[in-house]
Amino acid sequence: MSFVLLGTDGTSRRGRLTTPHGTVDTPTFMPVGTQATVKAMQMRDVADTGAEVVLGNTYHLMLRPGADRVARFGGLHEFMRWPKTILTDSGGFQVMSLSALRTIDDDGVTFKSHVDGSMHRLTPEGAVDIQLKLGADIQMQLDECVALPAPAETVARAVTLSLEWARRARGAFGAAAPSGRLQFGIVQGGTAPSERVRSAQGLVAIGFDGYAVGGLAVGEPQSEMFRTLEETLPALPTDSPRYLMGVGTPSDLIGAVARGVDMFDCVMPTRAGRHGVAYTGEGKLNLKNARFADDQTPLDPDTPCAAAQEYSRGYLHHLVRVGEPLGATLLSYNNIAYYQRLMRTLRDAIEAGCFGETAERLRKVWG
RNA sequence: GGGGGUGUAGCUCAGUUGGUUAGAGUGCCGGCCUGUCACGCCGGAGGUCGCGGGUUCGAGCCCCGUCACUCCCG
Repeated sequence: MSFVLLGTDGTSRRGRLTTPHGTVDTPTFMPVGTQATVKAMQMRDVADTGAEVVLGNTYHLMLRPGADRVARFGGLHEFMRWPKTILTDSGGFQVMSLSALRTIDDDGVTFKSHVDGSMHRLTPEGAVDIQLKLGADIQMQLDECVALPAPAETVARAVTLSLEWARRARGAFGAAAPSGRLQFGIVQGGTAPSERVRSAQGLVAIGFDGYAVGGLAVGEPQSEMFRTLEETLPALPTDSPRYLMGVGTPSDLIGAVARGVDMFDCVMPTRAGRHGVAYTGEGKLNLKNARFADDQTPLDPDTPCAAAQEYSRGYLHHLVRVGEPLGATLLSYNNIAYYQRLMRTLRDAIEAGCFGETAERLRKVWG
């Protein structure tokens, strides 16, 4: 069994996921390892934040450098020197959000590369193959994520199509994947409870190693996302990891963990870092603000990383203000470390049986 | 000393044949970022149009004077 549920506190869960490249304590947060700011850091610095798994982006990797070249390097772990677990997205979401020219049919999606304009095709089987070449420990099925709000029939069609693609992806994976590798299905359905349940039940019938909830945090209010989680998660097996894709803010993470989510990924810590924002124990700090110019105190003495402890806020303010790339790198470093610290706090609280009080305390800072 | 050019937001500059509340970029102040290969997006404050006079219903724009900077010639 790759996932062991170690305990629950109400609906929040504590578990351990085993992959070919290590074990992952859940609930966990996955920084985007193939992202520019993170690559400006040493991957061992990412490991020092406590991260046990990073996310790789299939859409970008397939366009450049290309899955075949990565494979020649021995896979993504060797290519980027990250010895721990890697989860790759299928690329479906990026095709929707980044590629202007795309046509979707029952068999897959055709899109135009934003890099050089070349045309590419992604099918459920092709996405499996690419992610196998990348050497992902955990790979995601190709799905169709619709932008919300959307008409009910559009959402329903995306659920039906994503379920069919899930079936095909599962078959292709089963035929080719080395043992130990994992594959997750993705629940769609917008904010319609019936569609979410239909999607979840369909995936469970196929049988995946884990289940993701996709298509949330796409502009709807947080309360609506939480409600959808409350309606969706009970339809998923308790002994499988549940992954909320693309989420979110510290407040989102606390609320989602409270509802039973085990895994997260988000650009928030790195993108915010690039834009001058630091996540700390006292909340979100915009280091661009003039009030930090003469601040000689560290960013956050309680976040265990060099960026948080060894540089003054005044220096970070300076780096951000003059556009020095080191500022983005250090703030991303701090933010990933803070996110890991937050998840560790939540895990410890679940284990100690005091998740409610801990979440309450954290919500005083994060809302 | 003579001739030319330029004076408009903190900075660099637009500003039509004279016509409502004088604009942009940058900087400054603040906000945003949710399955992203970065340096992005949004909002706000900020001007006695060098100064003085004149023409005109009306002047950043035309005329006179003056000051500053700048180039060329002696």
